[in-house]
Amino acid sequence: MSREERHLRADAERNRKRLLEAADALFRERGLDVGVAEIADRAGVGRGTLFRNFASKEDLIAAIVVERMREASDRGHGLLDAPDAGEALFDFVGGIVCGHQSDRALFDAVGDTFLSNAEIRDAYSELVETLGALLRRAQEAGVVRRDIGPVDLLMMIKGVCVAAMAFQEADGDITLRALDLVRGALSTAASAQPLRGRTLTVEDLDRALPARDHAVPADSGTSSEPRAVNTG
Amino acid sequence: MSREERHLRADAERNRKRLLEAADALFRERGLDVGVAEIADRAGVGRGTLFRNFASKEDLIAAIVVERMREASDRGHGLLDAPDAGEALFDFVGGIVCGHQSDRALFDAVGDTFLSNAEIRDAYSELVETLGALLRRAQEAGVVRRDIGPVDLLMMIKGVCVAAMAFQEADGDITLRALDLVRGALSTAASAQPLRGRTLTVEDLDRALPARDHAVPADSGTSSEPRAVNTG
DNA sequence: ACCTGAACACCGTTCAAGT
DNA sequence: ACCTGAACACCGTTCAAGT
Repeated sequence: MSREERHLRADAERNRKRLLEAADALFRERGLDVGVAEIADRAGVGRGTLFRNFASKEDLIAAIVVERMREASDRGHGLLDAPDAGEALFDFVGGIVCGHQSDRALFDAVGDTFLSNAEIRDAYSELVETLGALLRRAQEAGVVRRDIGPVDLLMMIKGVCVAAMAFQEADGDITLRALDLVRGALSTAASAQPLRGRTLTVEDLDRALPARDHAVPADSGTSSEPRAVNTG
Repeated sequence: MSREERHLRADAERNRKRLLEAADALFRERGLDVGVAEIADRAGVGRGTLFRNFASKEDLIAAIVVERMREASDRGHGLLDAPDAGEALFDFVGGIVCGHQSDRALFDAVGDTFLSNAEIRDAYSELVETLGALLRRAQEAGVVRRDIGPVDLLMMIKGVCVAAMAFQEADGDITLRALDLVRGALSTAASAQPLRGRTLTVEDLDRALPARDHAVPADSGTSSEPRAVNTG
């Protein structure tokens, strides 16, 4: 029952991969409102196959978003031994923001609703930890104020992504400017006045957003087989 | 032809008002995905009447968003003669953020797509001007860094709204904390390093987001009467 | 064990008929 | 001049039939 190693038939495996590629390409080009019919067509499979692999269109989107988050975490790990702790942190942050700008799927999906998906939450937790490690290094190097945590920073990053997306047509440099504002907000110089509230932990988020996974209806055991296995 | 004083029949006027009220209430309670059928039912009119007053569901949402923006501008004007320029500015900003949190319609609508609506853009321009006046006062009082403009600030506010909406369930104080971070970012102390790029003006935004109003199809002149007049 | 496409449900929008 | 609700179009999802 390990959720990683359930092996599919060869053609099924290939169909799943094709669906992800097709959806990824179409979402990037035209946003999240491309129809499932077109995605299935581009993948060369029937509509039903899409829903056999992903319980809903939302789950398909989630699978792609999880992939992006994992990639971001990996990049973050690679920056942990960079010589300049401050630059490493802001390189990482800049990369996340740029990724959102070129990928509407990732951008559109980062809303409240999607955090209820269990896999996204796992990937998000991982991202918070990675960012926390980079942040701590920058704080120990004395370039970032010490009274903030990774969730505070993600909060501001998310804001920058939204703003940059809205205004990037008006001025391509707007993202750099927004990042500079964040950088200023994080600087030790800005910490003259203390912040209200406290920094949130991953556990806080888990507690606030109860997983809806175990809430399966009682009759679901009667079906011979689960439909959307969501491996990988 | 003045777009304000086209007078409707008494029952039509009343229906329009009822539709706005019904939509407003339902959007607040359950978000923007409530159906038009339910809105029309609650307003006590047929579905067709909704589309006679508003060309599309999106236009109905836009009408409500415009109302909110106008209200915010009015509040801002009222703060222009407050004794403490810094407090006035941050009161105003805090009010905008809180409004977004209690009104999902307003929140959800503040995306790139909606700025293409002509009325929303007018209201937005007005908001930028009001915020600019409050900002200038705070800058002259020496409490806010001088190298930013109202669009920069709106950019950060929008970010705070998104973040606050996402995390408010985890911690009710998160909004206060986010506002403190913005306050820190705007402080003269944070301006040690200069910002890249330049501050955007309303004209920049207008240029970047071409209005789609005059792009009516050629055959639209044949209809005896425009359908959605969108007065008010 | 998996694939397929016709059929279903849902929702925004239109329009012929009514007053 | 405006209202109405049946009808249409579109899209996510399901399922009986196929291999």
